Amino acid sequence: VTQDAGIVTASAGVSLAAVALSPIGSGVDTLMSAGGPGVEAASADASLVGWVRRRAGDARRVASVCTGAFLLAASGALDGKRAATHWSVCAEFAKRFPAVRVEFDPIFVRDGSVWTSAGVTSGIDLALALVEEDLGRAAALAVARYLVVFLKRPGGQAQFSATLSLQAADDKFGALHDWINQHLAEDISLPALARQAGMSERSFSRHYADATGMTPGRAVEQLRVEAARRLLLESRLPVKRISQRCGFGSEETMRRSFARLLDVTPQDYRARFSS
DNA sequence: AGCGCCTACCGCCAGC
DNA sequence: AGGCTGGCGGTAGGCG
Repeated sequence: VTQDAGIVTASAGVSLAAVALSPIGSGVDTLMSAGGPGVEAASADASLVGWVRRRAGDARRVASVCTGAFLLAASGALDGKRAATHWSVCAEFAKRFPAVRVEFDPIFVRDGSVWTSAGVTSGIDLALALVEEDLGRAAALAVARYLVVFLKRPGGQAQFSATLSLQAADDKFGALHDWINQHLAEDISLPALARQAGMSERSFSRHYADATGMTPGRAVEQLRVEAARRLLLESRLPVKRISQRCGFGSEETMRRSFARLLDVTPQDYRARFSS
C-alpha cells in the first residue's frame, strides 16, 4: 500500500476481495500497486523499488491502479509492456518511462500477466476482471453484487452504481445489461430491447420492472449516465463527444439526464471530481 | 424559455 | 378459476 487511504478506498475494497479469493500458492500471487500521492516517494525508495522488482519477477500477476503504474514502471516491471495510467499524468509517465507503451484508453489494459488501470473506478473493473479470470464470471458478479460502490455527490449524498443496482437477485437480465452497455450509441429503444430479450414489448416491460424495480427507459438512462460519468473522469474527451458515444441524442439531452439523476451539469461533475 | 411531436409507460381486456 | 401473454389506446413527460 503506497497511498493515502482515502484516495483508493473503493478499489482497495475489491482488491482485497481479489486477493482473498485468489488461489494461494507459494510466494506472491498477485502484486498490486495502488496509486495516490504516496507513489512519488515510493518510487524514489530504492529498497522498496528493489523489493517490487524481485516480487514482480516471481508473482503470477502484476497489477496497478491509477498512478500506481509509476512504482511498477520504476521497478522495470512494465518494460516493453502496454500499460495505462491516469490521464493527467500520461504525458509525464511516457517521458519518464520510454520503455513502456502507454495507452490512453480510459479502461484498463492487460498485457500478458501485467494489468494496469487508468483511474480509480477502472481499478475496480480491473480487480473484478482478476476475480473473473481466477474464479469465473459468476464469482465476479457475486463480488460485484455485494460490493457497494459509492461516488460522492456534490451535496455530500451518495449515489449507487447503476450497473450494480440493476443486478437482480437472479440476474435475469444480466446478459441484456451487458448487451446494452456494448451498444449504448445504437438503437436501444423499448422495441429494440424487447426484440433482444425475445419478448413482446408489453411482456418485456412487465418482466423488466418486476425484476429490477425500474422501467427499461429509466434503466437505459442510468446506464448512459454512468458510462458518461466514467468518461468525464477518466478521459479528456469533449462533453459533446462523450454524449454521442454514450447514446444521448445531443449534448443538451445528456445535460438534462445529469440534472435529473445527479443534480449537476456534466462540466461541473468533471471539474469537481477529475482533479 | 417554450412548444409541438413522439415515445414510453401502464391500465385494460381478450385470449390461451 | 387463476395466471400469463400481448395488443390497444390514453396520457404524461421527454426530446429536439
